[in-house]
Amino acid sequence: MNYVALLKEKNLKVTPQRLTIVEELYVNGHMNIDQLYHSLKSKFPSVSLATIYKNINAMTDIFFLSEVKIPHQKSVYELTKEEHSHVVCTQCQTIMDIDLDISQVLSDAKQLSSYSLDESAIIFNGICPKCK
Amino acid sequence: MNYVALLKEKNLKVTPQRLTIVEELYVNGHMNIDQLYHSLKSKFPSVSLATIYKNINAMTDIFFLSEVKIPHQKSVYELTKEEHSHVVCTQCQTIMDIDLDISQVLSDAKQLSSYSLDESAIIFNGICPKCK
DNA sequence: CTGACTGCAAACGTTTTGCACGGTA
DNA sequence: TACCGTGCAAAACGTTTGCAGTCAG
Repeated sequence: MNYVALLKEKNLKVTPQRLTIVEELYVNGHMNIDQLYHSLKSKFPSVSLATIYKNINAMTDIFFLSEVKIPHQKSVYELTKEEHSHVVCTQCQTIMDIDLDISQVLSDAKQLSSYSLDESAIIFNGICPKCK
Repeated sequence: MNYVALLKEKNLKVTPQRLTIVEELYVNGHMNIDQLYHSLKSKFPSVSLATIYKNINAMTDIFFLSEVKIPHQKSVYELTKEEHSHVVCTQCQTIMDIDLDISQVLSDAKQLSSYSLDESAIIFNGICPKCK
């Protein structure tokens, strides 16, 4: 796993707790603070919430992780990757990444607003196939 | 102002504080808790934060207000209207509503995800004309 | 060996709650 | 008059901070 190199590059030490957070997010895609805490707790019974927060903040500060603010729900975190959108199941909370071509809406938005836009946060709510 | 009728319809009494919150949001478009608090404070010096919260929650519960979760910023509230998108200036924090035609991205999203989607939350970050 | 990380406890900021009083309908 | 809403204070949460001990590099 080359996350190790990436962390070292940013002067973050590769501790078991930190590595596990990264692995959990790699496996699960998106997790909130509580889910991460309980996940780590099973591997490191004495882990503290403060450690979760400190790590999330440290890795978010270097843009290694990103926070996703979801309507009507707690924020989740993910490994930073190329810009993408999210769909959220309002029933089971499952979050999925999707790669949308947003060039059209983006240029519409620029024209309508006269803002120069860069970052976009696009989230759809709905029901996933399983919950239907 | 027919907000009065709308509130009564939902069994919410029209108090001066509550009405002022609605008016402030009508005038300013989007405000966070703190901005609302200080706004009301100038009109009702003894207003309490609890009153702001209770009112925001009550009016959000009946979908009269909506919370907008903005990346890297505090949430703001707005009067609920037809679905629309937001652009946010990362410099001066000005938020603007825009009406985007999202039918294309929406159908793309449905196809890519196999979710049945209804609600969308689309926020762009950038720099407004004044700040450029 | 040194600085960064962990875990604990305390501190902090934000939001909610309980209650007595006051105001809307 | 009967509730609902307000304001205050306290409580409950979620997040951050300080510190001593430990670990990665």
